[in-house]
Amino acid sequence: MGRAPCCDKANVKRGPWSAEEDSILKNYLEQFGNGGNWIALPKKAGLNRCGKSCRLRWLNYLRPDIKHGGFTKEEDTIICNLYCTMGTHVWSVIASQLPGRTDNDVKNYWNTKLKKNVLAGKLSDNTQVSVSTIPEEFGNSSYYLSADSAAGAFLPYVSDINCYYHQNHPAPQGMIFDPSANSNYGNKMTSTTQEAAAASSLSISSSSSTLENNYDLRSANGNVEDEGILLDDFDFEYSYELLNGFDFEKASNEVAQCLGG
DNA sequence: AAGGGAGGCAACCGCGGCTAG
DNA sequence: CCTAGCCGCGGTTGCCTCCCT
Repeated sequence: MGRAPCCDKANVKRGPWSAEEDSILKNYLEQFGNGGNWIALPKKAGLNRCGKSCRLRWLNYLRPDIKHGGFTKEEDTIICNLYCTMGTHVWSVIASQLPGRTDNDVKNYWNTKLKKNVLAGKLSDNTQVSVSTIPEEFGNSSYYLSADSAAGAFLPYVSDINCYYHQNHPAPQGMIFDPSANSNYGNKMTSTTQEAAAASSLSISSSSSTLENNYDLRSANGNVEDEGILLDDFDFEYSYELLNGFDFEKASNEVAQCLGG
């Protein structure tokens, strides 16, 4: 036996909301709230709509704190970060990190714009990414990818496709992995992920453990010399050509597969 | 100027989780 | 414990607008 419908679909209005309906719903909710029952609300408010439709209209459009209009680069960065560390099933968590944005907004924005930009490698106008071998004194055959802070949108993309690192691989000699560093990009990511996970009652998945591979490069006096993601050859499944030339096309294809594209 | 395609976004659908009875 | 009903969510659809040919 299937679930009983929440309303009589044949006898409720569907499709776009009129200004009058918006006004009725907004006025009612501002005055009385939803009373903990969306299903009963339309009848009380005098609307010939499904309760779920009322809820959606309010949450996605009528709420006073909703932010309409284009997304900022900072918002792009947050969406990319969280999407690539937590995946597709947490739009609401991602939206919770963006004041005034709804899960529907974020989802639409990702599906129509951001995802294409990511796949095209067009993440940020001023993204500067370089790959170099780590100086020998820091360890052999390891690669260090650095990016400026404006390239935040790029970093999770990298960590997403390179999710094969050995979690317990020690930092190379001469490098100090400092998980308590305030300015550590990796820590910012970890913190955000933890908060998001806590907000959604999710446990942090194993994929987020790749964040442990974000390193600060520190000199002996403890100053941060650089920060980025350590790419180790131990469990790395991509060729060194990819790293040295950073083959965006190939990487994009990998991500496209990951995204089911 | 007109038609077709693409993009953007609001809205709907249906499922899983939760909870009250 | 079981069931029914509601809520919240992600996936999907369909309409409207804009742009290109």
